[in-house]
Amino acid sequence: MTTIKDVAQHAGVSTATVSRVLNGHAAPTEETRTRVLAAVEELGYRPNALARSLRTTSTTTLGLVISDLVNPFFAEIARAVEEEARAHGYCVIVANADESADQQATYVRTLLDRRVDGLLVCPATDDPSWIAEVEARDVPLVLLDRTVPGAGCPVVRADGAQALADLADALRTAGHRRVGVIAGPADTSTGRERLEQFARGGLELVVVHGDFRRESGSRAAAELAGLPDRPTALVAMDNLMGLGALEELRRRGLKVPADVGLAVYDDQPWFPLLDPPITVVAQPTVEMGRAAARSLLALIAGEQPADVQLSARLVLRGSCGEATGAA
Amino acid sequence: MTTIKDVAQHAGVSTATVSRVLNGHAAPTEETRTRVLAAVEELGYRPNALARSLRTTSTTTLGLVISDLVNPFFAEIARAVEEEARAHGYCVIVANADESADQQATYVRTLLDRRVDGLLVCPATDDPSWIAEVEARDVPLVLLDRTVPGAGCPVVRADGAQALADLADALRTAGHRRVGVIAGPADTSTGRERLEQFARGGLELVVVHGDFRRESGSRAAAELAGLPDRPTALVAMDNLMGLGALEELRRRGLKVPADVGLAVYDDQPWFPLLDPPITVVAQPTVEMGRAAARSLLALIAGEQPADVQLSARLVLRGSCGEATGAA
DNA sequence: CTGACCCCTGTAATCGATACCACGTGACCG
DNA sequence: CGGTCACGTGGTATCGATTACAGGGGTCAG
Repeated sequence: MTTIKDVAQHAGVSTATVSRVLNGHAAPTEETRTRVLAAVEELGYRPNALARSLRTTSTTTLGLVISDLVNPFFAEIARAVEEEARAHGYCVIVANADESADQQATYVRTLLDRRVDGLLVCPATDDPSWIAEVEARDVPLVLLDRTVPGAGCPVVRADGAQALADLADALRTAGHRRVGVIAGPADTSTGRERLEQFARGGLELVVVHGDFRRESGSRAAAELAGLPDRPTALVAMDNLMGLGALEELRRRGLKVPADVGLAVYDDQPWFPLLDPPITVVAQPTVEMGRAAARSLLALIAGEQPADVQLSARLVLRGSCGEATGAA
Repeated sequence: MTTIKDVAQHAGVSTATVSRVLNGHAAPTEETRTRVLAAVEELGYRPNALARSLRTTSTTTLGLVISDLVNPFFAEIARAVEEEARAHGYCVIVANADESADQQATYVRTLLDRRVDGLLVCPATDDPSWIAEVEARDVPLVLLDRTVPGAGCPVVRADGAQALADLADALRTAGHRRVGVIAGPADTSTGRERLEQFARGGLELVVVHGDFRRESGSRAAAELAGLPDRPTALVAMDNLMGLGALEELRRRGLKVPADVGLAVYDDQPWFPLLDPPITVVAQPTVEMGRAAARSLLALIAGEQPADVQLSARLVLRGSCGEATGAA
């Protein structure tokens, strides 16, 4: 590999001068500048980012720890984060925790070891122990989608309270009284909040907890559908559990909404294509990713970004048996 | 930050000894070993990966350049790559090229600058110019899903020839003679190959090229559906274009398969849930990701892994109007 | 009792960049 | 015409680790 030394030699200057030219520092003569740049060009020199980062203590890299990369919700967030970061000259390392707290902790540590300039985390569980480590190293941190108790850092998330209230209303209007909820894990903030907020709607609920993944949606749907007096509608609190539930209902030959109504938290492009189209609570996914990246960059810049709450909204489509909803 | 120097001081040994203990080198006394480890523990020391990598010229990191992260096909590949890499102690930096050759080149350069130990790329286009850069730096490279002309590195991909032949047969059996193809870009190997292989099926084809993304699927479907003598079936050569096509058909009120048949290359979990369920060519996505990671690790280890071709297979489900297909 | 050898440890060079400090030269001013 | 100042440049320490080499102390054999 060609190093800055080679370039310096080739251009007949010192390494310091090469560095200055490449970083636009001070003001080298126009003549030395072109000579250095010519040498860089000729040798195909590219600075070693590791060495540079070691010296400057900055990597222009953000770490993003995602709960589950195959969940399209998180994939879209990852994409948005990456786009926003790139627009600001930052690179993103995406780590996939697979909804495991252990793996998440491991990744956080790895990313800290690599000296990322900031960390964006969608916490897998409520366990806040890993946060101490991040704070001990003074690395800017922003929580995304989920929060953890006692987190002293900015949080970016969707507020589904209104949408879930609207959903409860819509279900009641459509004649449902007793609703099965396929809830998220009780040890995640989104798992709890969505359930609580929906519970305020005053419907009689039968709650089964899943883990935000497809199989758990199937299992929960099976459990609810097998109940002696089956709920007349199901609400899955995440798109993957919604998918699992749909698969299970299909296996059982239960028709939506004739046999059982269904609504899902978090919209996906294929929900409108089903027959009937699925009623959902749509989250501003892309905006969440962007906002989180912006908050983190602000934090890195020394500012104090406020928490961000973006509203989710109900999209009625027919899978709950609405007389004929709006939107 | 606490450095190796602090640990050495705290334990009353030299930095060399600390390093030896931490890397299992040579054989420090059991006593010094425990003393060093105690100091590490007490200070919460973690080695600086940048400094370590600078010295050892190894980062235990793989770079993965994906064409489009929101395409679930690639998201799943990314996940598989990451899992396999992690199992071998490697970390993965995922970069999203968004189907743009420019962005891909930029990312390849960035990853090389960060001295990844190996590079996994799903090429956005046929343009092979970036490969020279990788070779100049002697970084192991494996191509994934798509290949580029004259690439002198291992390639891992799915072979859909048989599945596409089967699909052509199935379509003919179902009475289709003239089929609209929503093909991938002509400047990608998968775009060309899938089209060629399907063309061998002997059906009369009307081809419109998309870009492997949702909107292009809609546009192409609109174009084909608007034709004076409309093809009796459509084949979308990628799941996102398939989604776009479905949306467009829905908008136009065209029923599948009564008005027009449909098949899609690359299965997704929600395809079976549609009415009718969509006939697809299923790719061994996870295996592709794993195999690619394994090939790259082998290359890094100095071996010469062979190209890998995994077979895709046809899954008949009914959206082509089959009398009643299998599977 | 002494020499050879081995094992453990410390000293210092090194990876490739950046940044502080000092120096030489030319311009400008008194 | 001499002194000051500013500007461009080079030398060198440094970031935090690894590692080659050297040295000190103990063991064992002659």
